Amino acid sequence: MPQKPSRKGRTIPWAVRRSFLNAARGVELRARDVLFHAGDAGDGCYFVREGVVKASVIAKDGQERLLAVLGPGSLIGEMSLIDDEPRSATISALKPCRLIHMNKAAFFRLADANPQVYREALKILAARLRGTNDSVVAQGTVTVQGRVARAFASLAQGLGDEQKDGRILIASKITQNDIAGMAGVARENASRAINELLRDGILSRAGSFYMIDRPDELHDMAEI
Amino acid sequence: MPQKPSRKGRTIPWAVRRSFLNAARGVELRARDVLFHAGDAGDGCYFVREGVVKASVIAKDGQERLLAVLGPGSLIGEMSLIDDEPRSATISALKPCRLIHMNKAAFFRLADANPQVYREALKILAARLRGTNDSVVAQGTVTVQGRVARAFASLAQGLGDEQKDGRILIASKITQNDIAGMAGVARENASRAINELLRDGILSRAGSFYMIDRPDELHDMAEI
DNA sequence: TTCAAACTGTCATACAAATCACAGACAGGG
DNA sequence: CCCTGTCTGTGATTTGTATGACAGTTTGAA
Repeated sequence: MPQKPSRKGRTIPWAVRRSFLNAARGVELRARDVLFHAGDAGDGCYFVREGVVKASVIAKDGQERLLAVLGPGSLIGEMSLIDDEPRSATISALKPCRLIHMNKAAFFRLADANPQVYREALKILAARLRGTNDSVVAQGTVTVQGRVARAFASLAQGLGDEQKDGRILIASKITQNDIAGMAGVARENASRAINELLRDGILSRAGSFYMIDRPDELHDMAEI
Repeated sequence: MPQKPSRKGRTIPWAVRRSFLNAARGVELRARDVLFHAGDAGDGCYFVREGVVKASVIAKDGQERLLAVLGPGSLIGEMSLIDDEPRSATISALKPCRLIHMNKAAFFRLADANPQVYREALKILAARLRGTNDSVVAQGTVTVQGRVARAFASLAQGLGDEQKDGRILIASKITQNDIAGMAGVARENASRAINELLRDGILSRAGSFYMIDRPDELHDMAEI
């Protein structure tokens, strides 16, 4: 049971989680597999049990914008479930994943029987909305350096692993391209900004993983 | 009853609307009055019956980012109602307004008794989320010209008045500063972009109101 | 182990947009 | 009516970021 509550916005509550386990079927993905593409029809949502996926969209000019990187505990694709519109992003696996799928009918049956589920669903959407609102504001005002900091902050939230000393380890292979895609900047500029962060001691790199050494300063830079 | 359904995302459904009328109290605003500030605590939400309000945030550098302009039929402040977090934006009246206020307890009482309300609330949030997601993507890729076009498109959706000939009248006084704030660009550049649109015949100005003459082209430019 | 492919760091250059600096138009209060 | 404050248009200049072009580095597949 319990399952210690993790950083705000990262995981869905235990009540909803347990319901999923009962009324759903499993899905497995290998690294690089695509769960669905933006524009697909889709009536179900997924819960990430294990692994890491990314949500991205391809702008008409071919550029990939990375919207989020999501680890265990995340809920995916709930919007199409709610409004029957097409998938708004492409979801693909960064590592092998185990997901749980729940279709629309099952979700609403569950929720109607237990309004708590509706409340939790509303909270999840509200949290996402606050996040994207912040993004909109940040993108308009903040510089490349800040946007890159923001990308790291959101990675940390999505799949960071807090150490005993307060530092946060991002234990997934993340490339400069990924960061650039999240920050909405050119890869070369992301490179410069990352080096700046490394030099300032806010960030460090261990192999191909990043470690956030000073989360507070990172947040300050991101102007969140 | 009926009330013809208007442009997608603009109004909330009749079922929810009627419930509001029963379980809520009225609020009046004069032009420029502030309903609440970003950061305020707030447990209730509002429904716009009459008038026009704007939702904005002030970035730490003092710049105002205009998130949306909302007319009759819009729901405001529902996020704090759901998650008890502070208001995420400042709401102020652009014209005299009549609003309806519903507090948290009343909302959940209503919704628990009638799950349809939860479903509609989810739809509203999902629609907002799709909108802000688009914004995030657009801001990363599109040029000033496109962002300004986007601002007009969203104004049209929020308070446009479709004419018989297909053109859309925005019957509120909108300044270049407002547009610049929505597009996230400097006022001077918004000015240039607007003139471009006027020159191309996509937009025209009648007094201090704008008329969108070619909505389709506007949408194309906005890359939505 | 070797080799190709992907990733990273850093140039120099080009360009879009912000900023600065006004002047003219307009509106609304006194 | 005038006169102040807000709104608009437009130039000249500066600045931040994207782009292109590579060389060095890592990774992982054969």
